[in-house]
Amino acid sequence: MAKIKENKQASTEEKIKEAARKVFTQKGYAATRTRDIAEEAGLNLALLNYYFRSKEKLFEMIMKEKMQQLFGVMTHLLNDKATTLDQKVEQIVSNYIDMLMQNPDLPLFVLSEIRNNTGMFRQLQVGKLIRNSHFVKQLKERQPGLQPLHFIVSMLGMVVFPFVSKPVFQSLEVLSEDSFAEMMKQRKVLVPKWMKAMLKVK
Amino acid sequence: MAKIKENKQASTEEKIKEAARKVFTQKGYAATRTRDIAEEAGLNLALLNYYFRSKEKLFEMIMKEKMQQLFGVMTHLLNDKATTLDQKVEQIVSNYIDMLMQNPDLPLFVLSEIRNNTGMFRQLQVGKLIRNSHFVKQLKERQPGLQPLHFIVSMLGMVVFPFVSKPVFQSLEVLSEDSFAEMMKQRKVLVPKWMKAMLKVK
DNA sequence: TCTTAATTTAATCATTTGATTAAAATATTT
DNA sequence: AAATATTTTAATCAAATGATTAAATTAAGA
Repeated sequence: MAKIKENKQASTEEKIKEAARKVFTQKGYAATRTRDIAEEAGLNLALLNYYFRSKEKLFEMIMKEKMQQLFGVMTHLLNDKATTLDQKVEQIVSNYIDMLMQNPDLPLFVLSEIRNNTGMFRQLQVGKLIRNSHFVKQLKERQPGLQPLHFIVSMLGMVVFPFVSKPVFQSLEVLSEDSFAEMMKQRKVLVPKWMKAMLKVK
Repeated sequence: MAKIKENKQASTEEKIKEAARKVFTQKGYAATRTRDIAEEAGLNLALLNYYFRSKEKLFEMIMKEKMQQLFGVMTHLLNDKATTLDQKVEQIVSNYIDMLMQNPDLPLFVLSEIRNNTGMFRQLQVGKLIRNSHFVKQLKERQPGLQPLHFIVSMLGMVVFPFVSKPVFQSLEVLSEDSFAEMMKQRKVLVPKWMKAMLKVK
């Protein structure tokens, strides 16, 4: 019996997954053809169904990865007992921007796909994790009058929305690729300052 | 020759358009089947190709409508010489939230579709309109150190991102439908205050 | 009421697309 | 090198899907 060639198998399997990541995140599930993925990977179509049972199975695997990527940035920072609220904000903002600069299609991909499949997130325990987090506790102390969700949505919006809306502003010719990178670099400093100022309001 | 029955024609055509609006904005172009639209409209499939030449033509019509809807809220307010900067922010935020409460799927729809078709916005002269706006002029006076785009992206992010991310937060069970409506009502007041505070930073 | 034009439908086509299969090629073990 | 298992491919299938067509139905005007 021939041993499974771990190297080559991993390489081929990884080629498919990498191609799937690229095509799925760029075009979304419905607009993606399994043939697109095969071509992107430089492989024949049948291989996708040999390695993965179906388009859907392949998609689910990529989706899990991407959701992990999207939430992983934040989850452990939220419960760091050693940092102040302001430090947490700085770290979350900075980490998110770094990660999203490497994965600019990630937010729109996840946000688009979840709209058709709300159940996808159920398994994740991120909701509970957020509600019970040290971060939320600190927020309530600092500004008892403000619902934590308002603050979280605003913070994430300031970080994520630029990536989601980038194609629009580029089409409107008010934003180039270079100036986008520069803008996001500035936002690492600006957003934490702004969030501090917002917490002082009223 | 029978006169065209304006009433019935308009009614049927409008039924198709209304169904197309609903299905396209909910599921996106690629995931939408022309049969879905026909069924939603309570009509036979062939009628879609009788009234509109193709799925794509029908989509383009809806898309133009939706882009108009998305930008129309803002464009005239930007150049109102009679209002202060703070008043403009209040009005834009308030109008956007009202409009989006009626069309919650609108932002994700437009943002998703433009990623595959950047050319779609080229025709719109919104970019120039923004750059030359009274609003931008007022921003530069108030805070010469801050790029107007930073401010605009933040303001729109605070308003639009909640709608885009609503399915995520609902899945995470940190947000119900009712509390979302309440949250957006509060945001009409909060966001302008926050934007004022942000302009004072540094 | 009869004729004519507009409207609607059922049936069908051609293409796309996800998936399978059987054979060929490649690699591994002995 | 021979035998065996794994990997890859070309060819093909069945279902889904956008679109068309020709016939049936409905409405309007004379």
